[in-house]
Amino acid sequence: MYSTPACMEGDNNFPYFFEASSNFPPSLNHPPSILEQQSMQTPQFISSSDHHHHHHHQINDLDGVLLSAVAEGQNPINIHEEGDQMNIVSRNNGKSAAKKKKKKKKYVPPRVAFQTRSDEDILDDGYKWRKYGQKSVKNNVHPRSYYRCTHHTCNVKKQIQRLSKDTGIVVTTYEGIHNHPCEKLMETLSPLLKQLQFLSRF
DNA sequence: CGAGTTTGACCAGCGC
DNA sequence: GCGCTGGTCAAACTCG
Repeated sequence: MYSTPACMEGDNNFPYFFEASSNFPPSLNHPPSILEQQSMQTPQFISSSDHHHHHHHQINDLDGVLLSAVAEGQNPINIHEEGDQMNIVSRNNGKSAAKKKKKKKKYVPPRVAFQTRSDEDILDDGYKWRKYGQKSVKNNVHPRSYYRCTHHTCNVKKQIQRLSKDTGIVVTTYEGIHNHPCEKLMETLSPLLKQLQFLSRF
């Protein structure tokens, strides 16, 4: 089994980091660039040993902007963050030789987590979500909320939770990749596309 | 009525 | 096995 490294103890330490700008995660107020969307869908992996040399740093203190982000990688990891952080336990993509082939690990889609300082728990990322559960977690006064993407064929999930230490910070964890376009994005884009279609007749 | 939320029950994984 | 914990289900409920 994998234990929590000493560097992960204490609050606000994320096991893995990837490049993120101040307008990540995507919201309607801060739409993501294509590059950011790509990094969100296929998060860059940084080995846990690299993490020792990374320090959690606040990117911005303003309301509703990203503070930090974490992407879950290919290696099995085990995080226990005393209720402030989502637990990711033994996520193994089958590459580990140490694992017995007997036990089939069920597929766990990639996860991306980020912290934002916001008064709003649910930040508008353009997708429609249906809440399907709420749990109180250990060592955190704030409950954790579970959402699923409402699109029929899409089973992307996300969890939302506030830090117990810093109530102003919301941790959002996405699990999976949307298999459909963002409706609100299309909504705003369609007039433009129509105009382009019209112009392309000439 | 339809869509989304609330909330306790249920279940699976893990450690002892 | 047993208890704890976190994730999900689903019936009841709310709201437009």
